[in-house]
Amino acid sequence: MSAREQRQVASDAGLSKQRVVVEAVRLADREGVDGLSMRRLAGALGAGAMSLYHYVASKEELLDAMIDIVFEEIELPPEETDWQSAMRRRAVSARQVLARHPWAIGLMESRTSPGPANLRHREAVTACLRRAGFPVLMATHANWLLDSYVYGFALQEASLPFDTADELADMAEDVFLPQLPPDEFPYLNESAAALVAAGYDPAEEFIFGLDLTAVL
Amino acid sequence: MSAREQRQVASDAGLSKQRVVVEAVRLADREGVDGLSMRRLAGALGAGAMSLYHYVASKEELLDAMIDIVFEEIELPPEETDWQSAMRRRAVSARQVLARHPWAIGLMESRTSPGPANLRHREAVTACLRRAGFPVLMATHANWLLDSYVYGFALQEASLPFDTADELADMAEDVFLPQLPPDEFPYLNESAAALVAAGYDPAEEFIFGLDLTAVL
DNA sequence: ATAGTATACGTACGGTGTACGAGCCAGCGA
DNA sequence: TCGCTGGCTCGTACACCGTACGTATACTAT
Repeated sequence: MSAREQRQVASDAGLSKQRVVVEAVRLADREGVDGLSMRRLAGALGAGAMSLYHYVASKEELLDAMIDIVFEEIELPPEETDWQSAMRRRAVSARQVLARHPWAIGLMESRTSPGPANLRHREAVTACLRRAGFPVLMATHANWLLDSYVYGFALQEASLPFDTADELADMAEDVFLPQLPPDEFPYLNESAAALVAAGYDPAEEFIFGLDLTAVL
Repeated sequence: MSAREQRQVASDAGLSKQRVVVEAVRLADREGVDGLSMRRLAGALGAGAMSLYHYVASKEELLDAMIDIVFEEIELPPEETDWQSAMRRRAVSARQVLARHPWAIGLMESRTSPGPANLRHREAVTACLRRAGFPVLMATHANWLLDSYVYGFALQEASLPFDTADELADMAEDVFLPQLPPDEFPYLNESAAALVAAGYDPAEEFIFGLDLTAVL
């Protein structure tokens, strides 16, 4: 049995850039971006650390490719509907995807050159707006505004220390409120109580803000 | 001359948590968050690496403290004006501060427990909205929406590979356009050209989107 | 003088990204 | 069939990272 066949037993297939990057995304989803090291990634692929460098020039490039995979998962604005619904759909999809890969939003700050999926995405969004009659500069304004909202929302969502309404209730009682003396933070106390009482659903919250964004 | 006095010659003052964190912010501003290591930070302070741990329990805590310093720099909503102007002022200030410390936005994703300045800030904003007559839940909605826009805008701004309109023009010609075949990306080409022609000012762009945010 | 505490740091350990070069092997021209 | 080449894999090594641990010094209170 050759060494290559042994590897295939261990990892189900030969390496490839695709496989490396996909596994990296999976690892980051599971353990966070700090838990993603070349050695651990190689281990997950049943390979030696240095083998990865045949498919990826550096860890930087790997991170870039991971981000581009995330963009690939976001739905493009559908062409068959009016532009408002199209923008909505892709915004909702973007939030879902970014919530699935919370590490991605934190990576974007440091990665300045967009990958191909990112470019395709931007092109599709701009096309949708332009075809709906937006003047060129107005289309870029709308793009900035919508992306700002989506990214910012995802960022806040990622930094929430709870995932469900129940967890929120628990943490509010055990962690937040003890930190918030009512005389110093009366309004935050009030808000926390109201939030716990009303329940909190990020998807709803997202739609609410989206509706208040005047472009749509 | 005592060891302490020698250190003071090298670094102008004894250590303190304040001094450590402030210098860390300065270092991150200058070299990016990846260039911030405990050893380099200690070097900048004229101290040994392990001395820092007397003022900071871990690098994580240092990063938390750095973010809180950033929040400290953001103007609180002024109390003497109407709530719209107050929200605007603090949003504009937040963008400026986050543009000054681009690393901060990328750190927020991973840091889940807000520091004291952050809390004070949120309290002040919520107070402003509540006193203006917002119902409790509406105030948190408005908070989410505005923060989303501000953070998302800052994130996009941080990931721009240029700082001035001139740099934009240069990079568009030398870097972007060659990457964007006009037949594949017609609308992005159009946008790039229009942007270069019109010039680009993030502060203006920010205000434009802020105006379209229906809460205000 | 003595004890205790606050401050500073040297050393060392296990981790990181990755440069370098050696090995393996399929495929191919002779 | 031989030998070579080029793609692929990986072991080793280096510089750097965060930080556990122990120690040295200076200052304060007794």
